[in-house]
Amino acid sequence: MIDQGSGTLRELIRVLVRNLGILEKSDASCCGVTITQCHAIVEIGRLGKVSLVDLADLLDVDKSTMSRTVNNLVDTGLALRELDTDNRRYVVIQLTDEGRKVFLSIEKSMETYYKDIFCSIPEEKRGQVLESLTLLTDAAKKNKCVVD
Amino acid sequence: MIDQGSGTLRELIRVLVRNLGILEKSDASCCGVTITQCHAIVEIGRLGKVSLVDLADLLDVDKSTMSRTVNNLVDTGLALRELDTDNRRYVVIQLTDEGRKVFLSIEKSMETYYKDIFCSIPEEKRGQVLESLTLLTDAAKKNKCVVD
DNA sequence: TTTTATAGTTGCATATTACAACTGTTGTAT
DNA sequence: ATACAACAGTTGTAATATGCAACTATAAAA
Repeated sequence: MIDQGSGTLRELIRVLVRNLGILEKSDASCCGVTITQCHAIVEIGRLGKVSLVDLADLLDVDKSTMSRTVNNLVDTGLALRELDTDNRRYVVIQLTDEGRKVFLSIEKSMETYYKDIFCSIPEEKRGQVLESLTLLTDAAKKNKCVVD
Repeated sequence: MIDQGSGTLRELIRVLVRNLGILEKSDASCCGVTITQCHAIVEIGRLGKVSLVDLADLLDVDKSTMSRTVNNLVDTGLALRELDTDNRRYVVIQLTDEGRKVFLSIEKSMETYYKDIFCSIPEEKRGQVLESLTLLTDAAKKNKCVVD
């Protein structure tokens, strides 16, 4: 039955997301930063330099929220905010040395965590799991949740 | 390479969780309730009756937070809070008729959404996707993220 | 019967968030 | 060339969410 399958899908995703949510909390609490800050650090760290609206778009928050989050990072010495000399409407946001340390620490623990997870999956199933996640993501992109 | 596989795994989950996060927002915004309230409604609706700490445990929030969230639901006429006559330390939380309507509306839109997703997955891959999510959840349960 | 454990609420402080109004900068059109 | 529109970013304001600690009340254990 399709119904049964989609119900199972929903439950599996529920449980998975809950687990990952908990992971997210413990992950952020490690380095003395909030979850929001943690996300921002990872994005900035990956990009090197980024503007405020781009960062806001990436994290799917309002630019005002982003502006304040960056404030926090700057105040705690983890990020740098400078005016873009080429286009003075923009700011250039990047990590400080201290911020890069936190970034690398987060990346490292995430890497270890996912490596452990990956190794816990039976070897012959690993390819299938990756393929399935891709299929799922593609399917999710095709369907927007319509609410009335 | 194992490294490459686990890196891919991490990215796939990142994207998937982001998509689902967006879904969650739009889902909650439909019925005039916040995301937190939405989660609470679904849990209460599924259980029928539930105590405050049980609900707090399920949603992984502090009991004080839960208490206030229930307050909101009671104030907006979606939930009922009564003293448990058997054990007067407990409260019995359940949905009102109005709350049940909202619950069913959420359930319905979620059901439709996941059915659509499920149908977007090639038929011969559906079983594999479900199995993979189970494998992934099991693997995630075995590994707690250790932070230093 | 006294002590301990548990369920729940409230005070307090803080974080997160969006919207709207604002400043300043760049690009466009007449 | 100048006026206007579009865009990046900040700040005021308000709502929501959140956890910790202190508190009350109830039940269980000693």
